[in-house]
Order: sequence, then structure tokens, then C-alpha cells
Amino acid sequence: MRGEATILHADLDAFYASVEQRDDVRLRGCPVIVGGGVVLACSYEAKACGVRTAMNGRQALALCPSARVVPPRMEAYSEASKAVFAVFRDTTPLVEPISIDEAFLEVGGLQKIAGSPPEIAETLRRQVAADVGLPITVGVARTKFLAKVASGVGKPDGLLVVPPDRELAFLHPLRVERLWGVGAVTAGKLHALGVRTVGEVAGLGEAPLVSFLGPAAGRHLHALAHGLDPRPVQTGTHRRSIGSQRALGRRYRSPEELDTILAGTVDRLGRRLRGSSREDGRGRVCRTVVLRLRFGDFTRATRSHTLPVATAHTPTLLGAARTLLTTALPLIEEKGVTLLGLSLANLDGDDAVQLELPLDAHSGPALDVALDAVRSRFGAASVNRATQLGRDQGLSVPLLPEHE
DNA sequence: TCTGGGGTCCTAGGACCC
DNA sequence: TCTGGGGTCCTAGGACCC
Repeated sequence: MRGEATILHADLDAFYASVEQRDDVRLRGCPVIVGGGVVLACSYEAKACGVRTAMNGRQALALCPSARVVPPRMEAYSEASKAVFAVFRDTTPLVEPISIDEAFLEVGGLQKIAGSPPEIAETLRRQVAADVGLPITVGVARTKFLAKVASGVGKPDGLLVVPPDRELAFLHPLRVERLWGVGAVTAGKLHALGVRTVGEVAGLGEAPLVSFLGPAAGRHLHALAHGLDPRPVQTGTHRRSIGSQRALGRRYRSPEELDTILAGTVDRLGRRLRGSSREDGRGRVCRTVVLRLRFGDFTRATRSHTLPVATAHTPTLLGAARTLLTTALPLIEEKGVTLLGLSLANLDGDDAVQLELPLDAHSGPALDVALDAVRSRFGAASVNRATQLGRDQGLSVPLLPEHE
């Protein structure tokens, strides 16, 4: 009556570290740490010593002195990810990527062709092992949330099915930290209420959760704790922002040096933006530029600016980024900056605007001058000539984003 | 132990308009 | 002159995820 378990959550185990162990036989069976200053990923042998992702490198080595530390090879991981996703898409067209190493797959309706969802999941695991040589864990359940929890519990190299009639029995004994959206802060708040398991969250009722955690988080958690999660597997979701950041260390950076770093960042992001495309083939554009800073005292700040029109024009983006940096300079002087990042957000927001230009439609050269001014002001590479006369002799001018 | 780099979503307050 | 609600947009910060 609650539907069948047809959603798979497929999650590669210790992804970066597994790629390293696959590519170098000497690392197999050894504790492996990927990354230097900070642990980007660690093998299960290292996890057994207490090493965790995002842990400081020195601390990790203190816990696990025999660990082999290797530098990250992002291209190898990207390559492996593509191969794994090819297996996913070979299994079903309904694939929702979550990150470089995990995805949801909807496999309902494939019964006659490919077997039951647990059979499909086992085939998928074998196929990834055979094609790519990596261990992967798959959770199978009726909802995305339960499938994700199942893969987490089933790790490593496992398959865990949650039958619809066993959902709450599976879910309620788990610790609250297993709930998607419960991190350190929320877990702390729940612990303060004496709540440690998912079952206790379910027993709390929605109203107290909403008052402690806010409306969105409260309702979300209440639903998850009762096994309710109506979100379907979605394909074709687009990134809503792109960003890049650089850790600068603690030494002093002059405004000129920061400007150089900023310009390099804008240039890279502009290229990425123009290199990506929407489903209709048009280039992507952004409207909001966000400057991210971290200071010597580990506090953070963001400064953002929303452009009047979306663009992918590097000089326009750089101009906005420079203005933001200038406004933040007093804070930087005071505290010292240790990280500088930039995000381009509001992707594919309104990318065309209608401007009313008080011109005589027949004033040819004057119109061109005005359109040039509009073009340079907004950084729009393509300005459509007026399409129709508006009232009061205003001209309607749609501005289109830059196309490469 | 002084902490990476890439993202998502939510909240709250202020400006502004009707 | 004072008073109001509702809606949208923008900015800044925070929590969380991998």
C-alpha cells in the first residue's frame, strides 16, 4: 500500500582512496590517506584507526602512523566517475547525480527486462567492479532518503534492501546523525533535548521540532523520521552556482596581490561558465557575484552584488568582483585574509531585459550609439536591435547573453 | 590541530512597491 | 499625518553535504 522499493542509492566506497588502491597494488590492504594538509579521503584501513575526511593531516598521521599519504589526482577520479556513471546510465535512464561518487537511480518498471530492484542493484555492483574496478555500496528502498541511509549502513562494498514493511523498524534505532540534514549543530540541539535516535525524533511531534529548528528543517526532519519523503528521482537538474576559492595561508597579502588573485579567479570562472551550456545549447550566464573571505581569526564574510542583467562577460564580472573586494578591504586590513573565493550565482537568472530608450526610431546613428552604451554598461555581447516601438516612442530592446 | 574545495538550501532583515 | 498588510528582490550569514 506504500509502494515498492524501487529507488537505488549507489555510493562508491572511500572513492579517491579506492582509486589510488586500484591503480597502485602496493597500496592495497594499506591505510591510505589522500591529501596533504587536510584529509580529502581515506581508505577503510585508515578509517579503522580513527582517520576521518576533513581531518588535519598531522592529526591523522598521529592516529595512523603507518598510513601512506598520496597527493590527490583529480583527473583520475573524474575519469573513474565518468566510467561509473556510464554503468549507472546503462542500468536506467533515470539517474540523478548527487556528487562525483554517488547517485540515485529509479529502477521501477524494469522488472521484466532486468529483474527486481535488489537483483538490478547486485548486477550494478558487479558491473562497476568489472568495468571500473571499484567497490560500491547500494541501498534499495521506497524513498530516496531511506535508500541513502541504507547505503550508509550497508558500507563498505555492500547491498542493503529496506522492504517497505520494515522501514520504521530499520530507521528508528539509528542515531539522529544518520538523518540527512542533521550535522553537528542540529545534533547538538537534539541531544540537548535528550533526543538521540531517529525513533525519539519521530516521537517528538512536529511542533516542537519546528520551534527548535525552524519551519523548514523542523518539518523536513519530522517527515524523514516517519519515513516520509515524496521527492522523486530527478534527471537533468542544473547547477545553480559555480565557484572557486584559494587558501592563502597566514602571510600578509597586499591589495594588489589580492586583486591579481581575484582576476585569475574571475578569468577561470568565466571560462567555466562560458564552457558550460544549457539544454537548448545556449551558454550559461550569471547575475550574482559573491566574494567569499576567511580571516585570520577564522571568521568568514561574504559580499555579493547582483547585476542588472545576467552575463558571462569577464570584464563585467571582474568589475563587480573588484567593487566587492574594495568594500571588504577595511575588514581585510583589520583581520588579515586567509582565503579568497568567488561564486557566480543566480545562474541563468533573467538573462534578457527590456529597456525603454527614449529615442526616435528613425534616428539610426543615435540608436547605435545608445545600443553600444547599453552593451558596454551591461557587458552583453549581443544586443538585439529594437523589435517594436513602444508607447511614447520607447524602444523595446532585449539584451541577450554573450555566446561563444 | 589552527581547517580544502566544491556545492545546496534556509533564514532574517531592509528596501521598495502597491 | 499616521497607519497597515502583502509581496518581491537583494544582501549576509549559517548549516549542511560530499
